[in-house]
Amino acid sequence: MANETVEISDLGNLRRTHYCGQVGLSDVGKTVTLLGWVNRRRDLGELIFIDMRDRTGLVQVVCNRAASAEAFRVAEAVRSEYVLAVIGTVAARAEGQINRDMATGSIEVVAQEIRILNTAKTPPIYIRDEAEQDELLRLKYRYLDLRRVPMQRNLEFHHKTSMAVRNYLSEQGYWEIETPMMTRSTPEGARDFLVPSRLDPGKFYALAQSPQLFKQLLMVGGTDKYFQIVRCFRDEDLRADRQPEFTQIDIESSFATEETVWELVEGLMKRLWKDVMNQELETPFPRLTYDEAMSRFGSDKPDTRFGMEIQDVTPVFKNTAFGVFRSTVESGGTLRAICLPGQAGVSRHEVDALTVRAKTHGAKGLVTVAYHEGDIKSAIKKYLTEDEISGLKQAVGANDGDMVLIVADAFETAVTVLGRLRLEMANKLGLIPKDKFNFLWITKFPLLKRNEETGEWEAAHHPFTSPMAEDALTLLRTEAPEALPDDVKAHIYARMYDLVMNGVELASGSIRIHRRDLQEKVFRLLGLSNEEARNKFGFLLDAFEYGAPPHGGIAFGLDRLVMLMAGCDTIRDVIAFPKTSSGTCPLTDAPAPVDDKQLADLGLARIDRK
RNA sequence: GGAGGCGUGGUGUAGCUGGCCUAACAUACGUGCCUGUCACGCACGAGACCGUGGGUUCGAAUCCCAUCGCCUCCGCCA
Repeated sequence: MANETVEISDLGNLRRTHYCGQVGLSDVGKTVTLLGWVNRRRDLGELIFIDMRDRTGLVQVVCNRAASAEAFRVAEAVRSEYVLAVIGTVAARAEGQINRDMATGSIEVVAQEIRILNTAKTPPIYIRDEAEQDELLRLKYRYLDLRRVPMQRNLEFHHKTSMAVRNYLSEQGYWEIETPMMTRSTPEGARDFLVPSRLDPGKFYALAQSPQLFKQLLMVGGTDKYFQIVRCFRDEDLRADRQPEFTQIDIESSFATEETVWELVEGLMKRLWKDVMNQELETPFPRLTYDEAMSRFGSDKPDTRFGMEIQDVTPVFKNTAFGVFRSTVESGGTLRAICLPGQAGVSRHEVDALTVRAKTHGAKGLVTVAYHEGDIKSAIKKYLTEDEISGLKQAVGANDGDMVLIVADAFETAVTVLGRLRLEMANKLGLIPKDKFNFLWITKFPLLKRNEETGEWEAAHHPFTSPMAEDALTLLRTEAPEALPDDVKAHIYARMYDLVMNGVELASGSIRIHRRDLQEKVFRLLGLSNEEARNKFGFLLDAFEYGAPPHGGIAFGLDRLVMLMAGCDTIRDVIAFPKTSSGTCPLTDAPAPVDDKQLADLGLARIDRK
């Protein structure tokens, strides 16, 4: 409880001479002025210690009557989290009094004068402990949470990363240029946050999901090399690593090729790791095509910190007596497997649990084969020949004591199910080294992917991604791209690339389309008629007719990058004021209702949804 | 939209196979004592209608139903 009788002083013209964490042995004898918070107070009666904190750390202040009776009197009233100005002299601590766990533990500040600049109620969260706190409370009292050491560290990390990005890209000739946050809603992509127009009631701006179109127009505008650290907005459900507003490092360059973008980004990562993490990164990063990533890892963002790769075991079972395997292959499916090291001994119960996991991921079932003391344990043992048993063992590189998981299904399902089990099991078995940063490029994505719900073909990345050169030629020659058969559409590849680290998509980019004719063909491929395309993207198509240079770029999720660098489990820990997973802000209570007057000004009326 | 986990003094937890709970422990907080502490120590004290609503029961923190909030995952996120 704040003590109402405590006398609060003015800062006056006091200036800080030192930050708490930066007072050292070289300052002994000096008079210093410290400004900060009370981390902890230890009252020994006629001797009071105050650990004072600012964003640099802690320093011990000693108060006794001999040094200053007045300062001692004030120190008796001081409590945790009070804001203080302390004027004192730096003294070296006697040998037995040195605290080696404290950065400033070899000195202390003897208080000559203490001013209480403000009092504080007992905080609802522990500020000085690093222990986990209830996150809802942390968000409600974010201004207190931010005083904690880990949060200060994360914010500093975020700042240093932004600065390194700006310095590096500026040195490489990139200009930071701002683009509108309020723009027009575009049909593709995520749900938009809408902003009603007061001057033109009934019409809406959309908060930009990314500066994609504007940065392409900047290229047409001759700015050549552009970047921006920019807030983006997407109205979709949240996750530990997803917020409705988040920050991108957006980069675009004229006359870019894949190689020039990759080189730039590798240099950027090298710089970040050096400046922020103080580590050397090996470049260039490994590259993997999308198809290869899918078949080896069952994911377009593989975690390569550990093995357990997916193997094709279809050949092993080409003459199988097991009906499910046989019918799967006959209907065009495939048999894929991963090997769980040392898991042959797991219980029946755990095998059942694995099967349940496989089914929730979309598999029809899961076959396990445990290699145990020269024999095998498997529900399909009676169907297996000696050749199949040893062939499987060899194909997946299993040893005695290992357990093999097999999924029989269409390629896509088989590999994604195993890809997920691979991650889950590696996590569970502790096979993922936590100190590694494994970067890799995923390249040559399909241009289109089928929407499972509507059955329609959509852009895998966005509609402005250039197809590979040969596919572009084919498209330009095709009168009606929308009428191409599905198997042709599925095999059009894009000049697109993702930067992946430790199983997380860090950045995504592409070489863009810069010709009106090709862009129109791709729009039609996506089911947009020429008229619809003109209606929605006419300004872009027009721009392409006035000498648009070839161009391409990439965009990073900055918060996600900082999260990984700082070793955090959630993006919320590196954002000063994040939202909860239901999109609310417990601190400000946003979103909140508005007055009818405000709605009327905007030409809006409330309707009940139930 | 779906699945799972959690919700008990300021905070973190225990209790949750119903009665011993008039709710325990730690910490924080308040008061007092203490001149070398640094997670200071010691003593005393205040502080919770157990997320909310309903039900079962002689009796509910505990069992059931509903609901709200937070977290994680799936869907979704060009």
